[in-house]
Amino acid sequence: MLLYDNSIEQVGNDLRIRNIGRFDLAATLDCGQAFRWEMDENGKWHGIVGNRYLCVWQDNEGLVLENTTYEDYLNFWKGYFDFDRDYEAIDKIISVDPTLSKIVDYSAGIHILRQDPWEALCSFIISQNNNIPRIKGIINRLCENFGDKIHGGYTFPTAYTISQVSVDDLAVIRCGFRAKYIIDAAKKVQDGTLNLEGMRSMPLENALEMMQLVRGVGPKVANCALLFGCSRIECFPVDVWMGRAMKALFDGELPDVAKQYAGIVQQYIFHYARMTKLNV
DNA sequence: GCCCAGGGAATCG
DNA sequence: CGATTCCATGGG
Repeated sequence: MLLYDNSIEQVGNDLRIRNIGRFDLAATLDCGQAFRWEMDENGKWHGIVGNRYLCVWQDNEGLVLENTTYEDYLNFWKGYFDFDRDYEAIDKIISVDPTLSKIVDYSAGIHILRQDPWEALCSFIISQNNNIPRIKGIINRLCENFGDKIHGGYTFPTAYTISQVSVDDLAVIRCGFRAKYIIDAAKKVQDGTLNLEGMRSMPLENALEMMQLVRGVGPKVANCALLFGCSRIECFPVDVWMGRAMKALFDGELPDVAKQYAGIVQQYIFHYARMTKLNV
């Protein structure tokens, strides 16, 4: 599904987007890839990306982006929500495998968000040996204490800011043993040891190796940071959920048709496994 | 109290 | 090599 200009209409201060295909806003924002979106009692989602606050919701006509111009959408939100990618085509390709077809039926509509690479790296360091509610709490405290206050909340602190703090300074966010890892990551981003922008295009093996120069970053966090932060959709993070799911569903090996889109498939399977608790 | 959580490093054998 | 064990913290 690709969006064209004629699907989009300015309604007052809001932007209405129609013809969004199977896109599922709630599943996309709440499938464990991003930790800073919250839904209110009206089903509207609130989040801060970079220095932008957005309120967005989905209804039977499509999406509404509150207080957003067409230009904001084209310059930023379209890319963030990955509306440039043809998910329907990908879903069709991988559905030749019967098991994947079942998972696509369940999980189609999830997009891989194009997040900021530093935020993704930092967030998935915090995720290690942790659960999603607590990850969100830690990240909220990180932003409230070290980010900038803007309309709607706080920005995610920059790598520079975190490179200047101590483990004791981070005690307020209660992230435990991960504090030293976050600071090491920030310093290595700041001094150029980690070239996050370069990792969008360099050979994957080199990018994985570079990510793992950070203390506390192993294969899983490196793959997550590259998938969610650097748009490397061929990355395939394997956590405890995925390990169980892969064994149960595919006897451990992803079908060849899916390997090119491993990151997207991974998110589909993660969602499927988490929602069904893997009663296959 | 015990267990586990979108892991990884250190320390074994 | 593979397999334990520890790491902080908090919720079930």
